[in-house]
Amino acid sequence: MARKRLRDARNYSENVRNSILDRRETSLFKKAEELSILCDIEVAIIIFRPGKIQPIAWKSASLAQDVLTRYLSFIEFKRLEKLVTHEEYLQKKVDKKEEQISKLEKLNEAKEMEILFNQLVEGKSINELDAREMKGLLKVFAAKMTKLDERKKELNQPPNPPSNKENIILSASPMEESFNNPGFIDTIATLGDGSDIEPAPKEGNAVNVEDDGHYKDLD
Amino acid sequence: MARKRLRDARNYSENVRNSILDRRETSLFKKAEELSILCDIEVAIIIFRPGKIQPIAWKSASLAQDVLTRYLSFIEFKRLEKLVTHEEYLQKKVDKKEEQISKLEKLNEAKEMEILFNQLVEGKSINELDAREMKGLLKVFAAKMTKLDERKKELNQPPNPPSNKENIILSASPMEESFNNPGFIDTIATLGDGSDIEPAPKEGNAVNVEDDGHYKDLD
DNA sequence: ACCTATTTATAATC
DNA sequence: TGATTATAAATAGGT
Repeated sequence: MARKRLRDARNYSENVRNSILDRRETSLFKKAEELSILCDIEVAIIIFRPGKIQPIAWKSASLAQDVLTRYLSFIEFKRLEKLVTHEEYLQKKVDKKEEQISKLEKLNEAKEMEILFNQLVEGKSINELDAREMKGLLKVFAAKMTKLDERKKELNQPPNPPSNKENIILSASPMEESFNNPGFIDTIATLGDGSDIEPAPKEGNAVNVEDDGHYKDLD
Repeated sequence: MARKRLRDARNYSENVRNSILDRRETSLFKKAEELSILCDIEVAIIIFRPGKIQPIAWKSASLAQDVLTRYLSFIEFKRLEKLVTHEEYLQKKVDKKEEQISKLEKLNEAKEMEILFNQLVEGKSINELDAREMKGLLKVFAAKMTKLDERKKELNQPPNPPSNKENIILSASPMEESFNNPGFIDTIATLGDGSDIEPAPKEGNAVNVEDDGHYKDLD
């Protein structure tokens, strides 16, 4: 702007410093006014001089305050918006965790039923089970039967006789008679209360397997 | 600044307008930064562009907010200060009014006593008065006596005999005997309870007139 | 985005 | 203070 690029007012005496400040302040305000008029925008400038309590407000205290109030309320709005966003983020996290827990619980249930199944085929009485365990077992049965059915089909393609481990255990267990009794499945099915999350059985058979009836001629 | 003194950006298309705005904004901020560093002051600039919700805050949202918050709290401080001043102004008004009322009350009291006095000299019995009325009357007596005393002095200067209206009324009233009886004043004086705002009588005479004794030889 | 003529801002000096 | 002046910076208008 002049014979030197810049002049550090901090090195000067109070008076010189103030006169420099005044001049530059004036031109800053002039530029701000040009800007606000020629570009049709709203501008507010606040200046705090060190040591002085009273701030300088451009273009006037009331106009400046108007702009500032709007600005601060905008900031507050943004802050709240961010809070909501963060809240949503946390909720999503919670939802994910709950989903994980749900999956784990189902897994645990399946494991438990697997264990029960093993106990049954090794001699545990059917009378020692409650409704929940019965239902779980039905699922395990269905799954095992589906597997066995597939295995049987596979084995029927080549004329080699089936002799895998599962088959041997199943036929050697005390469960065999119950399993072969057609009334057994129906008995278990009537234990349900109807309000379960599992879909209601499509037919009187009560076992929710995709392909029904095949296990009857399994052996 | 350039080949024309100023350029009105409002006449240009959106793009040109924005580029002009950007350039001038940049230089405004540059000037502000120079100012704040070289003169060691705090500056905040807020710009609202028309149509845009998001304001521009210089030098940063947080720094600007800091300055703005301080500014607004300063304004609030000033507002409160003004309120206090106004409160003081109102209090002064109230004080003035109260003073006026007090004066009027005293005036009323004096009037009342004057009336009482007139009733007395026209035949009202002394026994019908209470302590307050007695005190008030004492003042009226004193004032009247002072006046009469002065009148007498005036009249004694020239040897013409006194014959003004007041004198005639006073001597023609039934109060005459009481007034001339030296024990009367003492009787009234003993009615006071001592907690009155009037100063205690300097002597046993109990009448607070500046010059005492003169009235005894008034007639 | 860059260039240049011109205006504006301002440091130094009186 | 205020005025002057030399020079730096900003910028309008064009490319």
